[in-house]
Amino acid sequence: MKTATLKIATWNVNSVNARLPNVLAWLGSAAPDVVLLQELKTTEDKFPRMEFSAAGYNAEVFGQKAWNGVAILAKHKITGVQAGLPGDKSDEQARYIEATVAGVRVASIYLPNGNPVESEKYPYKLAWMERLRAHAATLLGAETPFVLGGDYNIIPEARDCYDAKGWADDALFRLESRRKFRALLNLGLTDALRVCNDKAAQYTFWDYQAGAWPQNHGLRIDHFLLSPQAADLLEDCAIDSAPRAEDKASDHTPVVLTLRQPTVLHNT
DNA sequence: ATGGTGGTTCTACCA
Repeated sequence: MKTATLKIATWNVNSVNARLPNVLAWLGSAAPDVVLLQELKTTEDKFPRMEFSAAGYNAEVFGQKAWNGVAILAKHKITGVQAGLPGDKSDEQARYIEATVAGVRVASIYLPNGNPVESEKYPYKLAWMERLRAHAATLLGAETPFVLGGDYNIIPEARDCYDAKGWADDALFRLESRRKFRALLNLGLTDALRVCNDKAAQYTFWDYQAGAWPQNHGLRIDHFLLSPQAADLLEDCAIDSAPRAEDKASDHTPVVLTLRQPTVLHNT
């Protein structure tokens, strides 16, 4: 008997409206059950809800004019939606949405970039990461499967960057930033890609500039972090780089996580 | 190469 699986994708689309044909085409071929979107660059009222509905997906959206914006698409019912990362009521940036789908708590994360490091953006990034750590610690208390997926704007290790020396002082790769990411792992979360693929140069982002894509000058900055209960369900995690080669591509490409369906306890 | 590209919005800002 084949075990039922849940296929969850994360994709920073760099404007959901500009990218709609690419996203719909990929949904049709890859057929994920759940999709975590980042960088919608639009408000909820301008989100292409009808088009996703026609493709078979429900949507929960936390949008913002021009920048940021995150969403959760799912073929299943989406419940218990929480928009915004707890810990700072003054934070107006739409970078976090969390909900329950098919028995799994999922979050779509658009972690701040943090550059330039001399600006107020860098301490905002570090503080946001501390809030994420605190919230993940709270979620762990439930001892249930959860998946934190998205654009973390963090290069975890040198092998995740085409030019580690050149990126040493960037907000995506500074030791201080990576220590904050390491703190998430130290809670007991699992970087799903690295369970399934130990090779260097497994990239999820290639800049539009300077021929980064044709030269494979990429970064691995889009990640799935799993709770122990979700890690126990892990079947596969892989980067699908094909969408990056398409016309009008996002600068990020999807990462796809496959979990065995959580066991539903019932009387026999 | 103090460049390069692309999205939002309309003049820079963000990545």
